[in-house]
Amino acid sequence: MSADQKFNPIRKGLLEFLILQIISADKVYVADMMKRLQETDFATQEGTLYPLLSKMRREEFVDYEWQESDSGPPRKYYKLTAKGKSQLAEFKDYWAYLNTTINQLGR
Amino acid sequence: MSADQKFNPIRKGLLEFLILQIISADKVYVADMMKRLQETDFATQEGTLYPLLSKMRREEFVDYEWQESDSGPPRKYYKLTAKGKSQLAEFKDYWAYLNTTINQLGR
DNA sequence: TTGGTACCTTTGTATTACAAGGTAGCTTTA
DNA sequence: TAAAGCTACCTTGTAATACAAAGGTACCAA
Repeated sequence: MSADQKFNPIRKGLLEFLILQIISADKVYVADMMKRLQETDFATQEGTLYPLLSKMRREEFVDYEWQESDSGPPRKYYKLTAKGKSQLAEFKDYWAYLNTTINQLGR
Repeated sequence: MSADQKFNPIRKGLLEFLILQIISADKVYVADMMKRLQETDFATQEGTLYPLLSKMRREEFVDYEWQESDSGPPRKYYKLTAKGKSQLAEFKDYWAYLNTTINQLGR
């Protein structure tokens, strides 16, 4: 899919939920997240991710553990908290609701 | 569905496409649009809609015809242009793509 | 002439992503 | 053992832009 600027406003704000979704699937650190996002239309930068993750931690949606690496400095591996899981569930509900709304308006 | 501020950022940018969707279904003027949106989580104000419609007209996604009313001043009834129809089609594709992306990231 | 409907513009706010710059730990190599 | 290079962490400032709120004009009917 093209990195079409046309849909920028829609992408906005969605990133946070994609992060929740990614973390729910795997234990990952920032470089992993970026790699996964790179495969999608949501490729992003460190400077975007770090502040976002800090915010999400302050809000207690995610937590992390330090974990050593074979080659290089230790990494922060993120995981969802209980609150993060229910946030993700809410998001999925809302997403389903959006689908309904869009379909309804089209007739 | 709640008017939950949590999802504000997601709603943002989506409005334009909902408008396209509404216009694609019916010939409507602004008050009609507002009524339809009121049934959803996208209830909005005149002050939001008019500038948006002006922009969409400049971009040639919509056009309008004046039509007299039984009671009151004439109304602008909007319809999609060819360009607007293909814009809506693109949006639907993109939306489908978003669904795919979200599902993919969740495992 | 009053009240209601319909149109439109201007201004301000808030959000968000990115770019750029900065610190520090670990490994490799000279 | 020093230094060079890589990896990983993080912060600050900027620009874009969408939306909402408020204010304003004009037409029509009673």
